[in-house]
Amino acid sequence: MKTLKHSRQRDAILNCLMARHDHPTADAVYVSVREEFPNVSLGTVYRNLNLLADLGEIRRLNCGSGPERFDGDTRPHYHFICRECGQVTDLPMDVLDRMNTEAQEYCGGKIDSHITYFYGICRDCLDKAEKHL
Amino acid sequence: MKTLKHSRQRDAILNCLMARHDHPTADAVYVSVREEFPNVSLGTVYRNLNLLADLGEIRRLNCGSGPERFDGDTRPHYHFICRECGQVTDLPMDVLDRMNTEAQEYCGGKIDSHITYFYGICRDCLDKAEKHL
DNA sequence: ATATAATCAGTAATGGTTATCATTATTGAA
DNA sequence: TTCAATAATGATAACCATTACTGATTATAT
Repeated sequence: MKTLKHSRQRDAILNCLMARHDHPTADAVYVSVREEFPNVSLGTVYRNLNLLADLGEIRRLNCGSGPERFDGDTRPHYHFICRECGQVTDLPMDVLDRMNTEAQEYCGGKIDSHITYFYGICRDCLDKAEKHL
Repeated sequence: MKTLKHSRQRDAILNCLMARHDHPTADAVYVSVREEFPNVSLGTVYRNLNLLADLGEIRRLNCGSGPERFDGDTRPHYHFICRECGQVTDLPMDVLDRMNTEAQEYCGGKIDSHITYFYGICRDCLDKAEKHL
């Protein structure tokens, strides 16, 4: 079997994701980790992000377009994406687990989870738009 | 201004998407359209899929991983993705528009829509698994 | 018919991600 | 504390989906 070995780079990558809540892309994590490890490789960042996601310590986000994003918060929760600035924020509302059982009625198979992204315009962009009227 | 010109290739691409309900990738559409237009270009397929999506005549799907998929049914509806075989199917259940207003309470901005993907194992894959026990 | 501009096929370029490989770091046992 | 075994790294090449470019073709309005 394959045993996991400790690595300082992986720690830094995980710490980075736990510390920030803006759901960064692999490249943004790369920039961040380079402050501590100036010659970390982008491949290392990708490799560890995938490893951590497979281990269930972080989550992958596919917000509809653009590169993949990552989330250090693995508790089930919803996200809001601003059509204007593209920023991705957490929505502290309860996840509707009963949607799974409801959906299961219609599909014949077994449903264990769902992912929901909400779209619209964030507060900041609304304010900006109002100023320019 | 830019006026839209009729094109037989675009027709074929749209027809392909209206005819099938498996949410094909651009490449799958390409293969399909080649039966009628043997030397259609993949670039033409992409260009028209994007054009049709921007016009609102088809929808883009980002099902979490792998290439983008397209849907000829533009009415709001949910999708189910099988973790085993990857197939994407429609769920004929009502879309919960009130989730938007509920979510809006938590985000400060303005929410106009949401996208939900359900995950699990489809009927076919469940049956196959049962046979191999 | 002709002019104009959208569309095309073919192909090169791009961007995000993964694979390869020689070197380095971590770990458990001698 | 060494040492061997092997996981992880940095650097770079390869990969794949998608987009951009180009000169030829086709649809439409006059």
